[in-house]
Amino acid sequence: MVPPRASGGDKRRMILDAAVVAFARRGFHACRVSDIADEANVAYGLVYHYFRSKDEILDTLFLDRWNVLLAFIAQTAAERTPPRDKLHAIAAAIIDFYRYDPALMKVIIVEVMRSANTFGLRHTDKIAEAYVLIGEIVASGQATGSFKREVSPRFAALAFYGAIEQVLTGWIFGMLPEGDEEFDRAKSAIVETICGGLDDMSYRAASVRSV
Amino acid sequence: MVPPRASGGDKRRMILDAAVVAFARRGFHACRVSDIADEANVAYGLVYHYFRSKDEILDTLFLDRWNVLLAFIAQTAAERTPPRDKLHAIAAAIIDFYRYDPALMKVIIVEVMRSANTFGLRHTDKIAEAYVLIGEIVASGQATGSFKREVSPRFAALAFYGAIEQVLTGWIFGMLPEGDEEFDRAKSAIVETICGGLDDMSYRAASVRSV
Amino acid sequence: MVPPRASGGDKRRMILDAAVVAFARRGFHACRVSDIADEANVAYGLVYHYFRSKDEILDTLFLDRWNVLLAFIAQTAAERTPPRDKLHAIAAAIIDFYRYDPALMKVIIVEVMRSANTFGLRHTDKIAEAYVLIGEIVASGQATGSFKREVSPRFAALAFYGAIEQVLTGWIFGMLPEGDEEFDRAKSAIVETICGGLDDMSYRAASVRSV
Amino acid sequence: MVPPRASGGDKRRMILDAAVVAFARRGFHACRVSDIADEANVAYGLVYHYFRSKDEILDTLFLDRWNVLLAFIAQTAAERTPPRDKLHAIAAAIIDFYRYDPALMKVIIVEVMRSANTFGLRHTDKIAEAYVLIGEIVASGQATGSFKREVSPRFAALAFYGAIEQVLTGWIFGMLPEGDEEFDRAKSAIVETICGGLDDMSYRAASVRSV
DNA sequence: GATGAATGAGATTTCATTCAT
DNA sequence: TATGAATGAAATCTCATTCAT
Repeated sequence: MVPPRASGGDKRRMILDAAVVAFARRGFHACRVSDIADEANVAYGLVYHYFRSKDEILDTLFLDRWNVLLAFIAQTAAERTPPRDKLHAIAAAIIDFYRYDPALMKVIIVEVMRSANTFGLRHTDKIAEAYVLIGEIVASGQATGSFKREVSPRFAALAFYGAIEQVLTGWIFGMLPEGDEEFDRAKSAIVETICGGLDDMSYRAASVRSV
Repeated sequence: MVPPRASGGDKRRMILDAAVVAFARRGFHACRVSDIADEANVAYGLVYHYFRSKDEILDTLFLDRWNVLLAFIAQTAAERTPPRDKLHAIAAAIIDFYRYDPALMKVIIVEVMRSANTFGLRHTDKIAEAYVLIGEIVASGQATGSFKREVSPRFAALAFYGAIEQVLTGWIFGMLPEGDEEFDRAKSAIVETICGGLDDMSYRAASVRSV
Repeated sequence: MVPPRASGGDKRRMILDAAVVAFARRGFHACRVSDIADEANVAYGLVYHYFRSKDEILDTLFLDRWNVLLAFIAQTAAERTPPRDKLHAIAAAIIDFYRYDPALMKVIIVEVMRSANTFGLRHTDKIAEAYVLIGEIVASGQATGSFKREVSPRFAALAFYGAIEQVLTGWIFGMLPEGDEEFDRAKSAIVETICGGLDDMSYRAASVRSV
Repeated sequence: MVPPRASGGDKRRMILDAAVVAFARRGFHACRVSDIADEANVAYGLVYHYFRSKDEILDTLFLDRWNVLLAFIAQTAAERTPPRDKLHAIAAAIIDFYRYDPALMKVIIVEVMRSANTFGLRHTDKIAEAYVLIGEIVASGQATGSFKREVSPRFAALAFYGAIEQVLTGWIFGMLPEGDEEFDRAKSAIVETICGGLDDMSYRAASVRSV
């Protein structure tokens, strides 16, 4: 699920990879096109041979990746597994995206998803597709009785995705410790929080029993 | 909890209010200092009389507001109420912030909190203070037994705040319908999702009982 | 009829004057905005404080001047003098424009009037106004019988203006000797050519008489 | 007198023809070398195989054509016909040039002759050759008594050529109606204006007679 | 406090030209 | 011949900030 970095030859690929590094390092705005060209060891003008603008590079980076993620979510949603497992698979996929290509994921999260004003607005629909798919998982979970109906699927999808993004943001900006263990723990924790809730079950079960 | 808009006289206040409007409309980057001055009906140079830089205006806007929020959270955390009620009070406060001053909240969310690379990094610590306070609420909930211990407080705080921010973002960018009813429903829904979880209780309670 | 060069103080005027010099020296395209700023001894950005673009500077230069010329032509046309005298006055005014401010006239002729593709198209209407006024002079000359009716006024106006412009171009590019004497001789020569024609009068008169 | 358009095979010719179309459409400056290659259905690099530079293409276009015109003028000048007929033949040739290949003539007029600053200067001598030849026609007309001596031949040549160019410019930029009739009328009108003058002959003849 | 003219660094983008195949 | 990827210089325009009044 993680594309290999170009070693040379495919200049377009090299520029894209260099852009990830450059954007991740300095941020999209502070990053000059010449930074990308330098990082790619390529002439300035070649960037404009392959891409119409700096924006288009970011768009390409985002869309290529996001489409892979969307395909994965769609496929996951279609499987015959418990909805909780589906959500776990999705959380795991997103976190693994970050684990295996943190720079790219940082760029996507920070420069596109969390910069809605600048770029996100251009991709609002594409981003919302993920919410819709996740919402459908929740809805079908409610239909089969594994999820309760108090919370609207759309809302649950936002909360679920919001929690993941926040955690990723925590890693990206060093507010949360990173590491393979942390990554795996986070996958479960997110699902446990969103699905299981913070409330203590035995306490609640007890009160239920007492009814 | 919502400060009145300046009607005139206090030029500093007028500039700040104009900045909210201008930043909300065009985004921080696309907004020129002259836009702020125009919006405030104030001479260009006066902006620099009151503020060292364009950044400082945004910082001021953010900090003034955030400190109010932090104070509220701290006060809420100190009260002798169930942790779930505390979380509800916090979610309600944030959402009401948005309800009563959507432009300012949009600026804070979009330009500061969700633009970590550019401005957020400068305020990471300030932002983290909220996470810490919320985390403490969760921790004390776990200590008293109302919250289970599977999820780390820090993590729960992120998920909680992430869900709220995501919902606000949904409103800000028109992906979610707005309205007084929606606002109130969201408050409960967030708490219900994070505390109660998506899992169906009766189902779970039943399985617990059967043990 | 010739505006004084700014000596200092009025920066807008200084920029305009510097632009004339710079455009005349290097041509509009080859002239950088920094050349203008340097020539005006003014900071780069100030040029953009007063003018929206490099184009606007040229437009301003042209329009300011052309409107003066149009006013003069209109006033001349309205006078009660023989049409031939009117044409002489107009040719004289244009040539004197060049005599007293050759750089500005060069810019107008070479960069606007003779660059129809680039700038002229934007000013086609303004330029055509002159043709119309001159055409009206010819038409009224035909009406009173001093001009013959074989040639359409519109056409005569083009020929008249074309002859003047060509002569100016000859001076501008050093294909024709310049000098006060040459200027005055040119005024008469143009009118003599267009009005009197090249044909020898005595010869023609003789043939007419013989009829 | 009009060369056939290349249909294929001769790539150099195809490029030249494509350049005419491209230059006429967008103007020399706005036209990219790639536009020419596209229009010619030829690989980008091939343009540089046949021409050293974009300038050279325009130069070639101009010189090829201008030399034909110069040859025609020289030949016409050498004939034993009245000078007025010679001028008519020249005006007719130029106008027919435009009639049969308006795009090419537009390019030559607009991009070379009327862009003296940019390209014309390189061709000043070549252009002046035409003036000289026309001037010689006028001079010989004066020598044989058909033209009066008040106007210098050089000057008359400028006026004559200026009138033609202005009329062509009128057609090129849609300020004058085009059409076979208009073209033929223009030939006579130009000669009539320049040779016969605008003054009414009978009026003048009468005044002459009265002497 | 108030004004707005003045400054100048900096980044994107374009495109003619070269070159390896 | 033919191709089109690769190069990189150059120039416009923006706008935050300063400063003189």
